Amino acid sequence: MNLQNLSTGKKPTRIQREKTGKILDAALDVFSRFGFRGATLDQIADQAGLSKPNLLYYYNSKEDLHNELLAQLMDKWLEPLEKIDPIGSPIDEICSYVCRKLELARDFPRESRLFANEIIQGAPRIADSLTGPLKTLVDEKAALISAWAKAGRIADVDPYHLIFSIWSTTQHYADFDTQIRSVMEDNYASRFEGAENYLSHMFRSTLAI
Amino acid sequence: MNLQNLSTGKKPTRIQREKTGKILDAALDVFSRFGFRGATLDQIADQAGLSKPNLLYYYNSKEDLHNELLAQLMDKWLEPLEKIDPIGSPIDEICSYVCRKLELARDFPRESRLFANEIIQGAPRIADSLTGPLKTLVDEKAALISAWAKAGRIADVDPYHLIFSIWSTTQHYADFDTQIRSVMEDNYASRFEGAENYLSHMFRSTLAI
DNA sequence: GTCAAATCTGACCAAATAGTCAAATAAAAT
DNA sequence: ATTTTATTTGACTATTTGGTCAGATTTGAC
Repeated sequence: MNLQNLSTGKKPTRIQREKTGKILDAALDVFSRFGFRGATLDQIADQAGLSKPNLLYYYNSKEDLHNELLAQLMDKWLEPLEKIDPIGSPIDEICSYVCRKLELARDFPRESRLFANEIIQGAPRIADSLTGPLKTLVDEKAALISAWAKAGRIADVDPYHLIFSIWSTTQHYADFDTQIRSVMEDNYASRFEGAENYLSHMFRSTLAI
Repeated sequence: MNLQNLSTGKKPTRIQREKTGKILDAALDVFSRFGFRGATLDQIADQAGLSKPNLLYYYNSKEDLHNELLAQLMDKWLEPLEKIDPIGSPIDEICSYVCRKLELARDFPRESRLFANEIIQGAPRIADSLTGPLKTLVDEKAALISAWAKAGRIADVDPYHLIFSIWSTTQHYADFDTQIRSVMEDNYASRFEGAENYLSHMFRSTLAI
């Protein structure tokens, strides 16, 4: 964003709050469906109900807009992992983490797909976040899980691959939703209920001593 | 493809075999990295070592080329699931399936990403394959797994969610490779070895009675 | 109501893009 | 060697795309 009043430290106006909200929502929709290069500013502007120059009044470039979305996303995406509590019961903590990730996939599928698109395409715009905050947090929680394993409180599994399996199985319900709808058909409506049951069983079995 | 000799039933020429091979390889590279709309014919032609009009001599349109890749892919992608043998030992059969999928992710990451891109973006070009051959095969194998569960030979898990968890955990190593490299760093080189160990443990635990 | 700041628009530009085509060149068949 | 067929190219078109800009319009503080 590059608005005069903001860059001089003033508060955003009512219109700025309304319009940037609509823009970000439309951008999330379009970027998450087509990826960065496949999305067009015309489409985003259309969906947000503005003209393209008006959109560019709020965000100076396509890349600016995309970066804003990714920046907002990263925090929300790391939060569930942060919440794993060293004090709690290991298996419950990890299963709660699975549930939180599954809720994210259910409630924020567009965000999940935006992230997936970015990673699949080589993460050119969030490489720093991956090697920085993400890696730091994962290393920390992996150490915790290893400690639990060493103390004999959960099975001795590789914590990194455990985390990958949690990420992949939960995000799958957002990112591959189209495929799931095609395959499940009848039971599609209850997919998240079914997923919670299945994943709960799977990770409890995996971690049981 | 729309070449005169082929459409009159003749054999492909040496040049046709060579050039279409190079084109498909380049197209796989570019489509898998940028998605359909993000990929450009110029980039594909460049990478294949031809001029764009020359590329369009072999494939009449961008969509033709993309469809050809998807068509070739679908068979290879379903094969591991087809191989699950009703006669074999249930847990071994399913674990072998996991291994085969993991090998696909390791040996054909571009194909995996092409597929992922297509699904994430709503599968507009393979919707028929999903509701047709894919669903048919999944239904068949899900019934087999249910039968095994009912016979008490594996744990009573939902076969669809089991299959989803196999797809997601294995493909993750191809589709999210960038993220895995960022997070694992030191152990990145042995990621598939580690994945095989971890996933073998996870699915054996999940299915154990 | 006035005025400055904020918001919006239409017309515009340069680059990129999918696709065409007539004509030139290379291969293969005779 | 000739002729037919396959292959390649450069020059081209129409459209889409990200982005600019001067000026018009609206908003909000006073």
